[in-house]
Amino acid sequence: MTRECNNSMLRRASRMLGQVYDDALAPSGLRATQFGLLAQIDIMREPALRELAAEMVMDLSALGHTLKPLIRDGYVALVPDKKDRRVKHVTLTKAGRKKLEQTSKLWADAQRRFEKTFGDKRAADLRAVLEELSSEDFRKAFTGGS
Amino acid sequence: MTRECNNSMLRRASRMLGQVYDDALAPSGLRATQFGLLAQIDIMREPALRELAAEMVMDLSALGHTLKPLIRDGYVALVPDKKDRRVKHVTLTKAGRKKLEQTSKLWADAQRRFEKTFGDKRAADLRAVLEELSSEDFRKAFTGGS
DNA sequence: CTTCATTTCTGGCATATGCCAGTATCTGAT
DNA sequence: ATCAGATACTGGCATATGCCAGAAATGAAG
Repeated sequence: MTRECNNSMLRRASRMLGQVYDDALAPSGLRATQFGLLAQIDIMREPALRELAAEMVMDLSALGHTLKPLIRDGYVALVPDKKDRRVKHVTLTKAGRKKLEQTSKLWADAQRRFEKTFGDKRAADLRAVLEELSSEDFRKAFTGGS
Repeated sequence: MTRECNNSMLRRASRMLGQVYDDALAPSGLRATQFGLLAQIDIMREPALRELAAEMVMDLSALGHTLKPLIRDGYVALVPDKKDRRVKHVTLTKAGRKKLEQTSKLWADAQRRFEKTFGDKRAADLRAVLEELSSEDFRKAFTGGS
């Protein structure tokens, strides 16, 4: 049954890929998840916690927990919004940007090896499928599926 | 960068799918991961912890931790091997088998909705790709990739 | 301007995972 | 029989995630 379960298979592959990417990034001291978070923050430019969580398809509180180590290590900081005092924006510190840039080299290498092993086109196709599965549209179609 | 990262996209999709499958199984009180574990144990028939961990592509100690709640709730039990006293086998209790069978209905429904939303063939193809990514062969090709 | 619902975070608790350092066995070489 | 090295777990610590119950701030009514 497990091999027929889309969810179980996805998690299994996540564990595997997580391990190899983690190994690849190990010299940086960052986990693959942390690297992904820093990269996303960098792209979004001071997103509110809520916005970042939505983009990551992550629970807001889970995001908060996950950011703790990065804040503690000085890579990320939270800055309150000027207008709405409920909102906090996430930003990379100078150290965070530097760490992100350095780690990017390790990531690029892992990424290259992945594409070489799995195939460039197949990888791109896979990412497109995963993007689709991560979308709100998919959730709605699945949940509200008549 | 994040959308180009195979690992980040895989995790993102995992979070999404985890949420919808968890929701679907919620009435049973089991998480989708726990259900998957029970199903795998059922298939393997009293596997050693090490064997189960390998099949799940999971760290041995992580498996141990993950089993704790299931043991506590009486769905799973560990039985020492007769020959080799280092080895412990994992087995479903009667309650575990019953819970698995009941929950299977909820799982089948979620699975059906997934396939309807995503497409039967696409789902099967995706699972095949995920199986490939979870394989030791892939890890070797990636790691030792010249 | 109060009141109440809504929105955004924070904190506590629980599961999911992994790494590393033991501990108990087992095995093979001497 | 002995002892070094390999194996199979266990436990402690740390990150990854999620749910739920607050607390703080906003916004919409009246």
